[in-house]
Amino acid sequence: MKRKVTLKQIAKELDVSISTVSKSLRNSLEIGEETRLKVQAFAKFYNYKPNNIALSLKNRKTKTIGIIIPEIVHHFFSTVINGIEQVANENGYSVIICLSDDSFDKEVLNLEMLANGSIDGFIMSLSKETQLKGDFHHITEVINQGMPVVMFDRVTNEVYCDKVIIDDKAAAYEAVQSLIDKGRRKIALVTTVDYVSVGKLRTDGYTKALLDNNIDFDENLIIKIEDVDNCEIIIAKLLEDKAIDAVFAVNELFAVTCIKTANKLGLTVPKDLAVIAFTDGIISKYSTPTITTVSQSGIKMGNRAARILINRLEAQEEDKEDEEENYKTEIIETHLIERESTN
Amino acid sequence: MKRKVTLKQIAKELDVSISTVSKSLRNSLEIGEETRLKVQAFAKFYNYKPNNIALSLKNRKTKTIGIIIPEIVHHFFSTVINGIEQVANENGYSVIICLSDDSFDKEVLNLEMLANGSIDGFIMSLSKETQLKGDFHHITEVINQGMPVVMFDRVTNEVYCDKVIIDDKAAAYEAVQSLIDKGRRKIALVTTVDYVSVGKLRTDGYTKALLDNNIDFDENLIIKIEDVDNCEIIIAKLLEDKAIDAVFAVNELFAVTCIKTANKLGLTVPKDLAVIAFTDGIISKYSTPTITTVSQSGIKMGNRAARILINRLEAQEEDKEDEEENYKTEIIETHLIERESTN
DNA sequence: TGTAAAATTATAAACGCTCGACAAAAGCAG
DNA sequence: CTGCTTTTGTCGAGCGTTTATAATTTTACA
Repeated sequence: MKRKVTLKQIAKELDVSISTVSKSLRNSLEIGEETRLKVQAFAKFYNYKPNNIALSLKNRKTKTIGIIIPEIVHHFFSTVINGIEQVANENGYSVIICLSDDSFDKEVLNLEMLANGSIDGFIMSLSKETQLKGDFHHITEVINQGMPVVMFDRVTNEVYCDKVIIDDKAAAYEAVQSLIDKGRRKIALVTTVDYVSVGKLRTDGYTKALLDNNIDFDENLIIKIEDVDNCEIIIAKLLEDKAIDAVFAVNELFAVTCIKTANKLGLTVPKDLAVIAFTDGIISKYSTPTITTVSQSGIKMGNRAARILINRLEAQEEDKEDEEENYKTEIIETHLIERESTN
Repeated sequence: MKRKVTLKQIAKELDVSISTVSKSLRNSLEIGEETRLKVQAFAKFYNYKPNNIALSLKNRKTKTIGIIIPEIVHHFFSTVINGIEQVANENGYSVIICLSDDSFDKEVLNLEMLANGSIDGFIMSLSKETQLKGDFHHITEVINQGMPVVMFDRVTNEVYCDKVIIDDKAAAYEAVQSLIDKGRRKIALVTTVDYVSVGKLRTDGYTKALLDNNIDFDENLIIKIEDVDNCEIIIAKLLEDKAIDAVFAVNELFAVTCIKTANKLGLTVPKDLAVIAFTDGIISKYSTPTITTVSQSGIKMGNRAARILINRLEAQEEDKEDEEENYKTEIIETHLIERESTN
């Protein structure tokens, strides 16, 4: 077992100083050609690679991006990671990922752990608990320490930083409008609990679309689901009692559950019931019938978030303490992907 | 903006030496109580937290696990990550994730990048290209440098290290046997190209089950799919020409495509065609009909892999250069989850 | 041949932290 | 008051780099 070789070892072996070795490897002209080549050959032979940790300490930057998300077994979030990783990789950054499991405490812990030098900046999406609590001091704190943070999807406007989101309200509006255009009038909304920011916004879009079309807004047509696994009964109740002709679901799982429940009740999708869902996950494409969705491009979102963060990091580097800030919120465009569940 | 405070700053502020501060914070008895408390109070006030990078450099370990996987937008892999993260977190480790995109070169690059001090050990699953190429020198090299590697799922026995896998052959056997038990005789296999290790093993299990039951093995019933997106034609051909009564698919996507294709051809699942898939992903649970699967618990796999790696890291710590090795390969048990696609 | 200039290499500090070795001060016995 | 032990604190090396500065050697030219 040959352990990794260090500058020091090379120096000793070649009987020169450490700095000579260092400079030779960086091809400094300060070092005579003979020595330079000798050192380079030796280093190559022993497969010398500088130690990242030492470099990080010296340069005071790690070339690593910290990602904190609620969960990873989740099509949208993993897609965003994919998008982040692409851009990060292209720019020589690594990503270190922490999961909050939608817990406030874990989010805080992860944030603190990474903030102590492990990374150069954060990309994060808030945990449910954090959104419920409305406590963001852990985030403002790291920002105050000069660490850039980019939030995506589940954001809050109580924190000043760059953000990447989709226009949830407009997208929901568009989706509902498309249902109305197809002649549906009794449209239910199947959403999450209110404190999740995106859920709230999508509800707003839904409501607005109804009002703009002079359709009575009936609060009973909105159901808020806390736990996907036990929502069939509630959905069944909705379908049976309310004689609705369309469902707008804020995610795939809700949508597919609606379809299944409808089938059980003898309803045909899309004939009796049209269904649109948010999130362009994999289920929509493969369910029967396939589901019309509002696409949120996770890849694009990840790309943008990473781009913004890296730009800020590089800017920081140049004009040191310029501190212009001027945070921006980027909106990723969405579009409706028409599939079988709306005819 | 208050930058993070260091020992040095505290020392200067309090007019004591750096080591006094360091020792005070670690509650060393070498330092008198008065000073100790004073320093601790001051540090607390300024929210001092030791710099991870400096600690890593000093201790020559990072408390970070490197994960290299082919893709992340993939139910199984993200589940494994989840499993790894759980155990890692409980033991004070972070995870840094790199994606190989099934490319050999990216795998090598990622490996080299992380191996230079960024992490203490690897958990990885081979890229398709690596398996095709059969070149594993990049992996043996990091192992030789004393860095523990745990491979999972897509492994190779050309590398000596710990491994966590499922018994793909046995699991496939069991699945096919269950089809046979239900009276199906003409069972097709929808699989990937051969060089993916798990694909090969699952084929072996399929073949063996047929032979053990004296069912003629017909090579034409095996179709190898390279690209999920364009496989419908091939599958349609299989269903039309061969009059099969069951399909064993090596993943969900193949399975759900089979079902959809069958429906289009007027076949009913499970009546006319029984379907079993490998992988307990999310589609199987939500497709119509729901799909019987061979569950591979990604969580468990991740848990085990992390456990093994961490054990090795801690052992390494204790008896330094014991080098006993005795690598083990752990098998994660699978079981059949019966759903609607097999009656 | 002497010496300034140029070329080459070495020294040391710094990044932030830990820890063994050592020093200063204080306490105490003889 | 001397000498020894304790208590309390400081020094300095080291982890692996980079880089400014210092030191040395070569070269070149008067």
